Amino acid sequence: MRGMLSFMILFLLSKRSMYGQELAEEIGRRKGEKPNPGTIYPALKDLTASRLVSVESHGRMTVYRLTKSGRTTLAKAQKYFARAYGDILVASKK
Amino acid sequence: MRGMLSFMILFLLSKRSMYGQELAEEIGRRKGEKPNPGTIYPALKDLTASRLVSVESHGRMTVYRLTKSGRTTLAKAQKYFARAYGDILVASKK
DNA sequence: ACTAGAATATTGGTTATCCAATAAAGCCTA
DNA sequence: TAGGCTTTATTGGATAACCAATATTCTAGT
Repeated sequence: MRGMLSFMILFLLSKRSMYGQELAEEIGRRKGEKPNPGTIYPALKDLTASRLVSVESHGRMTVYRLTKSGRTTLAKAQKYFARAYGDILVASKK
Repeated sequence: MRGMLSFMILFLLSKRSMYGQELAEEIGRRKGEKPNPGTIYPALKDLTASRLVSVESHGRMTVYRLTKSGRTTLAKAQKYFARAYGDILVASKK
């Protein structure tokens, strides 16, 4: 994995498969700003190269889908981040 | 702020003021590996320069303390990260 | 006083992360 | 079939984040 962006991508794709633009918009909604193409596509390329995400072309659109390996990687990353940052975020919820 | 490490430092210092080594050990407990001096001290220096953290020397020890500005910055960062990543971590808690 | 160890700190360099600009390819409407 | 629009993608470069190695300063035990 690359970092927090890749982490978020894996999570979003675990909810449902998406087109790149859908992903970018959802990320934008969470982070407050839509990521640039030069940010999101290299991240997707990286995730695809490491077999955590698979691609399927439909005309000009590309569907990104979480692989089985991506799912287990996501689960591990979630545990890691929950241990490291879980209580920090919870502490801000009130 | 620099990144996730600075975020964690601010949070830990919001619990109580600490020496650098205490910080490093607590971070190590959370992240699984104690950060190198070349990681943590530049981060502390940066936080100090931006007045989010204050320092107080006691012999060879240095106490790092969260400033008022650091507290408000932390609160904002917590809201941001909670919005961006909150449900991702919560989803892994079960 | 000397020395061993601990805490703090800096330096130099590597990799990760991300953006701005640009390009290409497919779709739609006229 | 020409034009513009959308989506996907690449390139080049800037900055952030971090580590390994080294240096400095203070403390404590002898």
